[in-house]
Parts: sequence; C-alpha cells; structure tokens
Amino acid sequence: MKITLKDGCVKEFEKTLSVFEAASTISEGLARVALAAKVDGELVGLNHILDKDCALEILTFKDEEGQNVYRHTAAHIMAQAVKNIYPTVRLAIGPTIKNGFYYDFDFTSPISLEDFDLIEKEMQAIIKADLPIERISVTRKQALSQMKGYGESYKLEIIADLPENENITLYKQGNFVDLCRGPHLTSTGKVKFFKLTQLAGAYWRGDEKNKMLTRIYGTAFDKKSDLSEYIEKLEEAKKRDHNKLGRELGIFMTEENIGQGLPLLMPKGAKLMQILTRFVEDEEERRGYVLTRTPSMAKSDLYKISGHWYHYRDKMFVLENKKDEDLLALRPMTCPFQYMIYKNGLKSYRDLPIRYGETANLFRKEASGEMHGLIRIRQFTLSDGHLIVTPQQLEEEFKGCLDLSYYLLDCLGLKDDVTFRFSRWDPLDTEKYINEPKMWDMAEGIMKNILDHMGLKYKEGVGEAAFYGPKLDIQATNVFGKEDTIITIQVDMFLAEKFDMSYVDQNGEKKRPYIIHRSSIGCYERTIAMLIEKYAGAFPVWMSPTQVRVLSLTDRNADIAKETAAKLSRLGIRAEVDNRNEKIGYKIREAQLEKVPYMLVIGDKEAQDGLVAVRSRKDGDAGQMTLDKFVEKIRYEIDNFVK
RNA sequence: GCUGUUAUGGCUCAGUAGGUAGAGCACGUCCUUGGUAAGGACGAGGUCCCGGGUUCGAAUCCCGGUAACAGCUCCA
Repeated sequence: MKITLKDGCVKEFEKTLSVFEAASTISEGLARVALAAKVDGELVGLNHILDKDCALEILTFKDEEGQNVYRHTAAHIMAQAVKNIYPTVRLAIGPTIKNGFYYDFDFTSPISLEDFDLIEKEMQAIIKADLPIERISVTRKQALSQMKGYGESYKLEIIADLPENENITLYKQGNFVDLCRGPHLTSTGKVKFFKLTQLAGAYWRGDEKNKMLTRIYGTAFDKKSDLSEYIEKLEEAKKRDHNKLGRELGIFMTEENIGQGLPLLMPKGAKLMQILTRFVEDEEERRGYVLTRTPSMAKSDLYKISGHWYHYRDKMFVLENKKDEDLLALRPMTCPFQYMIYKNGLKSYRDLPIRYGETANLFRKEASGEMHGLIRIRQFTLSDGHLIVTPQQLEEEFKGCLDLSYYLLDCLGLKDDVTFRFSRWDPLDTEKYINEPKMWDMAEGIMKNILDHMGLKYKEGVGEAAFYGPKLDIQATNVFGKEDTIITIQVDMFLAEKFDMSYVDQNGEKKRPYIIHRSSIGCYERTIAMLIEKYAGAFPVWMSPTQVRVLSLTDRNADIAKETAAKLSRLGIRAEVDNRNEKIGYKIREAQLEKVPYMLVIGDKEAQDGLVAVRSRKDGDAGQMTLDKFVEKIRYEIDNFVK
C-alpha cells in the first residue's frame, strides 16, 4: 500500500494501519501533535484505517482544520459536562466557529454565567478521565431510535433532514453519545486548555419563529500561553470598542429621552463627520459627480413606485396624518429622489453617464435589539449616489465606483481591513426578491463579469442581494469579530423600469438606462465607528478634529500661545489653545488622553527665541523649531494622509 | 422583536438585614507660575433610570416600562 505524504514523499506499507500509526512511522514528534488527517482530501480522525493507496496529510493545531477538530471535541466535552450536571437538558447543535466553538442547549430552567464554574469543573473531570472517543456508524433507523431513547428531539429533527442514503455517525465518549459527522480527537484527554466565554440566546435553526435556545460559547487551545494570549487579545480589542471609546472621547453619546438608535454627535464627532463629508464630496466632484440635495421625506406614492412601500413599510417611519392629507414617510433610501431629478427633462445618450451624489440623511426603523453604537442606528448619513448609464458604460462606471471607494478607504487607512462579497439573490426567497429569474441572471452575469475582469477576490453571498439587484458589498469586521457591510455598489435592472426612466440613443430611440446604486464611503456613522476601532481613537492628523493644541507654560505665555493657535487656524490647521493655570505635565497628560496629534509648548524660552517646543502624541518631545518649520511638517502629514 | 446582563453625583464604580448614600476622577474658589502623562487646600454637586404595588417607611422587595451592553434574528 502506497501512501503519498503532503510533501510528495511516498511511503510503502505491507499491511493496513491507522492514521496515527502512519504518523508515528513518519516521526514520533508528528504523531504527538497530530489531531486529525486528510486522506485524499477527506477529513478523518486519527483512528481512521488506511487500507488503500492514498494521499495523506497530517493535521495539527497549526492547521485550521486541525483546530476545528480539536475545538469540536471540546464542544462535545462541554455538552457532556452540561448533560451530566443538568440531565434534563436537550442538545441542539454544537459547531466550531472562528476562534472557538459553541453548543446550543434547551435547558428546562435557565442557567447563568455563575454556572460556568461548575460546567468548567465538570469538563476538567471529563478531560482528566481521558475517555476514548468512539466513532459509530449506524443506519438511519438505528440513529433515530437511539436519539429517541435519549429524548433528544432536536437530534431527531436533524436526522430527519439528512439525505436518505447518507451514512449516519454517532460519537461516543463514556456515557455521552452525540450525533455528529466528526471527525474527533481520539480521547477527551487530548483537549488541553479551554475556557467558556459567553452565554447568549439563539433561535433553533436560526429562525426567529422557533424556540430560543441557550448558547454557550467557548474556545480551546493546545497551549496554555495561546489561550491566555487569545483572552488577552480579546480584552485589548474591547478597549478599542468604538461604542466605549467613542463615548469616552466625547465623539458621540446617546440619551434615553431622545431614543434608541439615535446617537448625538458631539463637537468632536460632528467635526470628524464634517471633515469626512467634505473630503468625500470634493473627491466625488473631481470624479465627475454632481451634487443633489433632496427631501428627507416623501409621500407614500413615491415608495409605492419603487416597491419599498410593499417590501419594507414596517421598517419605515411613517408620519401620522390627518384625513385628506398625504401620507408622508421619512426616507429609508435616496434612490427615487435622485431618479426624479433625472426624469426632469429629456435625457440624451450624450448626457450619460450622469453621476449623482448626495450626503443623505436616511431613516430606518431597526428593531430595538439590533441597534449597536454607531454601527446600526435609526437615523444615519449615507454617502449615497446613483449613476445613470448606458449599457456600454456600465462596466467602466462600475469600476469607477469601486476605484473611488478603494481610494477613499486607502486614504482612511482601512483598505487592508476589508473583504469583498458578491451578494446574489436567492431564487427560493420569492417574498424578498422580485421574482424575474431572467433579469436576475442577466444582472448577476453582468456583475460577475465585471468582477472577474477586475480580478477582484470575493466570496459569494446567496440571499444577500437587495430586492431589486445584486450587490458588491465591501465588508469590515469590528472588534468583536462581527462583520458588517460598510460600502455597497449595486447594479439595478428593475427600478429604471418602474420609474420609467429613459434616454434617447443615437437613432433617436428611447432606451432604458442601467442604474448603479453606490455608496462611496458608506454610512458616515459606521465609518467613524470603524475608524475609532482602527486607530483606538488616535486618528491620523488629516482627520483629527483637533490637530494641534498650544500649551502655555505660565500665564506670561498666554497671549503668545493664543496668537500661535490663531496663526495656525488662519493657515487652515485645526488648532486650539490651553491657557489654563495648570502645570505643563497636567496639560500634556490631558492632550495625550484626548489623542491630540501635536502639542506645542510655549514657555519663556520659546517666546524669547520665536520658537515652539513640539511634542507628538506618538513620539513625545520633538524639540524646538520655528512655527513655519512645524507647519511644513504637519502639512506634509495632512497632504499625504499619513497614518 | 427574542434570550441574558445591567442602570447609584458629569465619568468610573463602591455601598446599605428596607430607616433617603460614599470614593477617585472631573467641576468651582483660593494658593501656586510650575519645562513634557496627574502640585496643594477648601467647596459645591445625588427623585440611587421612570411609573405603579407591598410597607409606618422603598434607592433597596414585587410588577410594568425606558435605556445601555452581549448574542440571536433582521439589515433596501
């Protein structure tokens, strides 16, 4: 029997042997760290018997799949522990996720975080007992009767959904048996270090109509240091949480009388928004966009044309009205408003492409539990826009949109933190999507072509499209690892039709234009959230609400400090002065905590020599220089978007 | 919307078997004029989230809201 190893080397064996034995013959060291393997690309456990020629790859904790097997076993150990402590609990599912695992339980009475201690102790005991983990292949009937015997109703549902002819496997460790595809480690003692991290609710099968189960999250590592490092990293990441830091730094706040999902941007946050808005609008103008300014509300008639009224009315703020008055609603999007501007007057192919941009206030009645800091809110500011193009222009204009977003992300320093998702419709979801498969195929085909032409790396998201068309979503992840769309570029085949938009072509015929819905930098609030987390509040100089703070050393230097700040302001640098009667160390500490990029200290020495003592928040004391020299230095950073 | 946790001066938090509360920071006044991350003294500041109920008495116990946080679901 020939076994080809991952590195291409071939080993011959006379008899069949287990993966573990094969690993041992390769090296003892490898056998010690082996967790699972891939045989001809198929994931198997170490007890898997090799009985024919094959390609073998041994997986360790260094491999993502190795980690998954390890953590999946940890999940089973947790389920066993929970079942030992609470015998009436019913098991749902327990997969691995990025950096850990979870298991969903149906408890007869609720548990709390305080129960974690008990569960962890029981898990320790199971690990110490080093129970062998046995893989049992059974028929569907056997699986059903066994799970029925255990009263595991959720497992019965899972089995019922498995394909008729598929082999069903159970995994057994001690008194605990779970339905599972596997593979697993060979015994419970192989799991070394673990920790339960979170307790949360989750719907059975992710459907809100189903019962809410209790989900316990945990993670496991093969080295203690890696586990503590991971926990530490989580803690560190949480310190960057925009929702905490943004409030601490005075960027935004919320107030219960104002309402949920309605954050208030405080002076610093508002300044930041203004800086970003100007930056984006100016860049768009350079790229041929024209600005529109359209109302924040409209009659329901408008949303009826677009179809939003029927798809999303319950998510709209509809204004109460008296009889005989028009039914008004706050707008959840800008599209139809800009379409109406397009429709004002006849358009020729010579007019296209038209690129409309607008910094738009939008309103969406998100459900109460969905709000999150500045990331999900009920009133937000979108760098919105629509391009009306001919079919020939579609590809280039789409590229242009992506290029613009990419450029802006680059300037913001977020370019390397995003991923792309091609969001497609789900033909089975006729409720959400306009059910015209031909149009969808066409739109998605066009878009896929464009994406592939550009050589863009993306993943596909079925059922992630807008109801009227496919999207290219630019995704970013927050400090908790949760992914959100920050920017979206969409090809729309339907709305031009619904709004009867047209242009006159070379032959004098009326034609339907394509529409690109796009955001250049996304929703400003969300972008600000990402920036806070990216920079832990220490924004690059060009976007810092305050770029320079001038600190007087004594009252004698107050006037010149004030004058220096004024001079900087006149040069377009955002400067302020701190002339309080405090020691210089105190003023510096405060400026540092507020993450002001530059501090200029002015004492008698500087006043006499006509200099400023520069301190950067990053590198500390930078010595004395003339104000002109400093301006040159900071200008360079501002103009080049230095991070 | 669902599950869980939480709500005490501006902020971060402590506290009370049910008898109306405390620290640090911040703030104000005064002293101090100090050279690169906290100088000192004194002072003011609280409907203990809101509304009901139980009680002689509720910030504390019970019920109902509101808001914040984490997760689920949703996200044009």
